[in-house]
Amino acid sequence: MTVATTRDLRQQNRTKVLRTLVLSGETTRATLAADCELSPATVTNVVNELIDDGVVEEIGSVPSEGGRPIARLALRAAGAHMLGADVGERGVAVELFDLSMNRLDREFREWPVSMAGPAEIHESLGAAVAAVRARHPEVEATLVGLGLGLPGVVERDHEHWQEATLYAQNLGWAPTPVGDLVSAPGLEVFADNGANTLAVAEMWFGAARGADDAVVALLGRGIGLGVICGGQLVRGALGAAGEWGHTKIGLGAGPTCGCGATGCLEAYIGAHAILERWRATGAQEPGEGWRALSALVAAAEAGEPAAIGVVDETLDVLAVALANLVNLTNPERIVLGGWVGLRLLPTRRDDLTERVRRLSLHRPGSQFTVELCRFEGDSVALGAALMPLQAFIDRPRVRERAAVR
Amino acid sequence: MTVATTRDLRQQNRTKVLRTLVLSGETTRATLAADCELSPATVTNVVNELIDDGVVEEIGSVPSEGGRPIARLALRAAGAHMLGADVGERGVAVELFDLSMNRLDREFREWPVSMAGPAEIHESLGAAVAAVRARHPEVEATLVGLGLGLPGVVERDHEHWQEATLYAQNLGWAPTPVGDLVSAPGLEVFADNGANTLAVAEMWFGAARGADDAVVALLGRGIGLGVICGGQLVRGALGAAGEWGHTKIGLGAGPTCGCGATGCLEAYIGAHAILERWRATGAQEPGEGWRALSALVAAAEAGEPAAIGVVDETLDVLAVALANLVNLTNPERIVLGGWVGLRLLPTRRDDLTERVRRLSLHRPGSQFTVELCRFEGDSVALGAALMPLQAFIDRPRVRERAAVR
DNA sequence: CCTCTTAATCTAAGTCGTGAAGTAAGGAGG
DNA sequence: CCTCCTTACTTCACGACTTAGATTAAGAGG
Repeated sequence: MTVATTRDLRQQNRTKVLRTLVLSGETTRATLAADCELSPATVTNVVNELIDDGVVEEIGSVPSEGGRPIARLALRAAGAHMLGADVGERGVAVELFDLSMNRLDREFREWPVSMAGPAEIHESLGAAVAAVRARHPEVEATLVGLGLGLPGVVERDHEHWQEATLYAQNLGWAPTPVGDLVSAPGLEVFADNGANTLAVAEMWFGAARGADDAVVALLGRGIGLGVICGGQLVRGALGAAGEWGHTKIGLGAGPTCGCGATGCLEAYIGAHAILERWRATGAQEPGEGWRALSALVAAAEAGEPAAIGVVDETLDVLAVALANLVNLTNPERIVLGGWVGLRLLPTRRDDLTERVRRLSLHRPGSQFTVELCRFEGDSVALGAALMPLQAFIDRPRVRERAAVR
Repeated sequence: MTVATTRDLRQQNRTKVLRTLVLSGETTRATLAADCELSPATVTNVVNELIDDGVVEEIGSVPSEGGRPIARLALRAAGAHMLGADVGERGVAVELFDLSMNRLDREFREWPVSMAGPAEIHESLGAAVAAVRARHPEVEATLVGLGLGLPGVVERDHEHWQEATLYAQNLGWAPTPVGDLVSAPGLEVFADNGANTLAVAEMWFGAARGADDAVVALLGRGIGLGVICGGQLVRGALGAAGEWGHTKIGLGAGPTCGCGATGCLEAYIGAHAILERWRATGAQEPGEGWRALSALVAAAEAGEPAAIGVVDETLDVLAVALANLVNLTNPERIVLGGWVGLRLLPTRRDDLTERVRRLSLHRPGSQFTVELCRFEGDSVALGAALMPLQAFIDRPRVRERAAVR
C-alpha cells in the first residue's frame, strides 16, 4: 500500500470511495466527499470511473432543500462476485456473494469420513465450488476470487496470500500448502484462519463495525480470537496471531487440555470442559454439543444450583481471560460469538461485562462495551469472501489492469 | 496520515526519505531510491529539498565502480533538536538530542520528597527543561518539541497528542492533564507511557530494530510492555494498551498484588515478589533493589539451591506469560529489558527461550528470537524524544509551514 | 585527447486534485 | 410560460507531482 506516484494516489482514492460505498451501501456524492475527505471534484471523477467500470450506479435521486436533487449512489451488486468457503468440523460450505454481500447461493458438503483430511477437503471443496459456479455461469466474468476460512493456523509471508500453508496442529494434519486444498481453475485463492475471517466479518458488517480497536472471541469446541487494532486484524509476523485457546491461565495447575498442557483457557471453557464439569456435579449424562449445552443453560435458568455453579464458573474464567485481553489491547468493543457463546451469554451479558470491568485495570476497563456476534455461526464463509472483496477494492481500475497484461 | 492531494504525496515521500535516513544514518541517493521504492529523480528532488532545509548534507563521496563517484548523504545532526524526559520513580531526567539522536546533554533532578506528585513533577521537570535550554541557547531555533515518558497510563484521543491525560493509578494520583505536568514555553509537548517510549526506542535503534512484529517487556519493580504490530506500537482505543503487569495468570489463586487482586503477573515476577520469595527461603535479609537482586543472581550462579529455585521459578512464570503473548501476537522478536531483566537474563536467555517455545503453540512458537534490550534503563528519555522526532519527520517542509502561518 | 562507465540531474510529457467558474435541475412567484 | 433562486454537480485552468529518457558530471583507462 505504498503510495509513491500520482497514479497510486488515484487508486487509493478509488479504494477509499469504494470501501465507503461497500460499508454504507448507499450514499451521495457530497456525503462521500465528506466521509473520504476528498473534494467534490475528485469524488465526481472517481465515481465516474466506478460507474464506467460497472461497479457503481445512480439509483434515482433525493429531493434537496430547494435545488437540484441529490443523486443517490449505490453499488451495482452484479459488478463483482466473490466465493467464500467455510471449511469446518462437519463439512465444507461454499457461498457465493455479490458486491453488496448478498448471499446468492450456498452449497454444503459433509465430509465423506468422520474426520476429513486434506484429500477430502480437496475433493469436497472442489466439487462444491464447481457446483456453485455451474449454477451461476453469469457471474464467471465478474468473479474476483475464492476465500477460504480454514481450521488452524494459516501461515504466509507478508503480502503473499498465495503460497500460504495450513497448520492444523490440533487435527493432527501435516502442514499443507493451501494450493493443495483446492483447485479452482481461473480463480485467485485467499486463505485465513476461520476465526480470523469471522472477526473480519464482524468488523465489516457485524457487531465490531466502526470500532477501530476490538476483540472478537469465539467460544465453541475450541476458543478462537481475532484482535483488531487500529482498524486492522492483527496477524503477527506470519499470520499465526490470535491463538487464544491455549493461553495458560492456571499456572501449572488446572485441567489438562487436548494439547497436552495444563491450565489452557480451552480446558476451562471449551464446550467439552464445560459439559464435563456439569457431568461431574452428578447431572445425568447430557451428551455433547449444542443440545447438551442448551440443557445446561436451561437448567441454570431454571435455578438448578449445580448448573448455575457451572455457568458461573465458566463466566469467571472467561472474565479473567477477557480482562487480561482488555489490559493488553485496550479495546473499544468486545464481541463474543461461537455457538457456546451465543447460547450462554445473551442472558448473562451484563453480568459478564461487570466481571470483566472488575478484573481489568480502571482505565482500559471502563472503555469497552460487550456485544454478541451479529452473525450466527455461518459467517465464516462471509468473512472468507471478504478477502477477495478486499482485493477487489484495493485493485486499480479494470481497464488499466487489462491494458497492463 | 491520509494522502489525498499531490502535495501530500510529496510530503509522504519526504517523510519516507527522512525516516530512512534517520534509521540508517548515512546512505547514497541510489540506496535511498531502492529502500524507499522511489525513482532516482524523485530522490534527487526530495534530497535537494532536505538539503535546502538544512536537514541533510553531502559528506564527500565514495568511489564508484569506474564512473562518477557516489555522493554520501548524511543527516545534518544540527538540523533539528529534540528534548526527552524520563519521569521515573526517583526523579526526572531531561535529555537533549540532535537529529542523529546523539545525546547532547542530560539533567537529572531527584524528587524533593520521596513520592512526588504532579506538583513536584511540574517543578522539577520545568526546572530541568529550563536548565538544559539555558545551557544550549543555540538549539532553540531548531527545537522541535519535548517528549515525556510518564509512569502510568497516558490517555488521549486518536491523533490528539495534546490534551492527553495521565492516569497513574498505582501511584494513587488523581487523573492529571499532561498540560499540568510541565510548562515549556514555545515547545510542543508529547507524552506517553514510559514503557511505550522505551519500546519505541528499541524499535527504532535497539534490539527490536527491523522487526515489524515484536514484543518489548520491561521487568523492574513493575512489569511493562510494548507490543509492536506491523511496525507500529499498539496503543488501543485510547492509548491504554500494553498493561501487562496485572495480567491474571494464577486464576483466583496466587500471591496478592499491590493492585489488590491475586495472581497478577507482577505479584509473581515483580522485583519485590522475587526478593520476597528469596527471603522466604531463609536467605539473610538482602534489602531491596538492584543490590539485592544482584546478590540473588550471584548466589544462583554460585550454585546456591535456594537462589536457583527462586530464579527458576521466576523464569517459569515469565515463560508462561511470554508464551501466552507469543500465541496471541505471533512476534518475530521478544525483547526483554528493565533492570531486573537485564540482571537476571543474560546468562539464562537460551533457557528462557527454550521454555517459551515449549509452552507456546508449535507455529508461533518457532518463529521468534529472544533479545535483551540494547539500552540500559535510561532509554525512556530517548524513546520519549522520538515522539517529537517522529513529528518532525512527518511534517511538511519548513518553508511551507512558515508560509502557512 | 578520446572513450567508457556510472551517478546524478534535467526536460518533456503525462497524471492528479483543487478551487473557481459554469451548468444542471428543480421549485417559487408572477 | 417565464424568470429567478437555490442547491448539486461538472468542467476547466492551474499548479504540483512523478517518470522515462536524454543529458551532464566526474572519474578511469588507453
